[in-house]
Amino acid sequence: MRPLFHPAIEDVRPEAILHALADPARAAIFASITQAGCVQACSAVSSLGDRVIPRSSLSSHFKVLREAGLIRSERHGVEMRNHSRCAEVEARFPGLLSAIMNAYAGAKACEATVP
Amino acid sequence: MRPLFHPAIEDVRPEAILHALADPARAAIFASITQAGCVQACSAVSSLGDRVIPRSSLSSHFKVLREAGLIRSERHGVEMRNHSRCAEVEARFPGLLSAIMNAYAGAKACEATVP
DNA sequence: CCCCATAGTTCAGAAATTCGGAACTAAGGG
DNA sequence: CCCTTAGTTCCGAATTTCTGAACTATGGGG
Repeated sequence: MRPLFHPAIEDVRPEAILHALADPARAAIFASITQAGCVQACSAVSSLGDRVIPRSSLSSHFKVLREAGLIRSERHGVEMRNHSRCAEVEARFPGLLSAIMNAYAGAKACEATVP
Repeated sequence: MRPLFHPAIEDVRPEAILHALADPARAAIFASITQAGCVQACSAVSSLGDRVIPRSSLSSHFKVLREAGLIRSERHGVEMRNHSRCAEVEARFPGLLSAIMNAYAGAKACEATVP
């Protein structure tokens, strides 16, 4: 099992962040990690809404988020702890993450009125 | 040639916008259209930096931007006029587009110092 | 120490996307 | 008409994503 790679904050690319968050599943995972005080086990998000996500897919979603520079993952015993890097990303790209998360929240609220 | 489809602003999805702008080429095209007073022919962006973009790829890039709700395209004689829908998108997802464009601008400025 | 359970990763083939060249359509001259 | 310009469509190749199955790693009994 190769060690986890985390890009330095100055190596983080906007296109990688956009690509990572362009998938609603990954955006939801990231939102969950960020809101839940920065720690969330991988298995804690095994399902998302009504959709069940296979473990291999979940693993690659976390990998995409990690390599985009959005989260930091560390093995802690048998489980993984994921921390949001939102403060770092905010410093490098001001307003980006909050605008994206607000956009998703807004769209969700909007479609909830007309299901 | 089927007529061009433009989503209503309330049907615009955040994931579509992020996906569209996650490609640096499309982001550059969108920035160009937005900055150039909202009108830009398709062929005006036939190359981007040092990279030459084939016309079929350019056409599909415009299609992605159009269907994401980022631009409005209308045939005008032999050429196409593309208008940025940034005002509409800004109203629906406040701060999103400016944060994204700033992120790209910031990353570009940063890498220009160490080429 | 060995075995089991849990948590996650890796691999490989299938499915879906994207890329790009060639042929095509549309509009405006001459 | 025919030519040129501007862009679209088609389709096969290349790339990426998805996911089930097998694998690795860690901790806890017995």
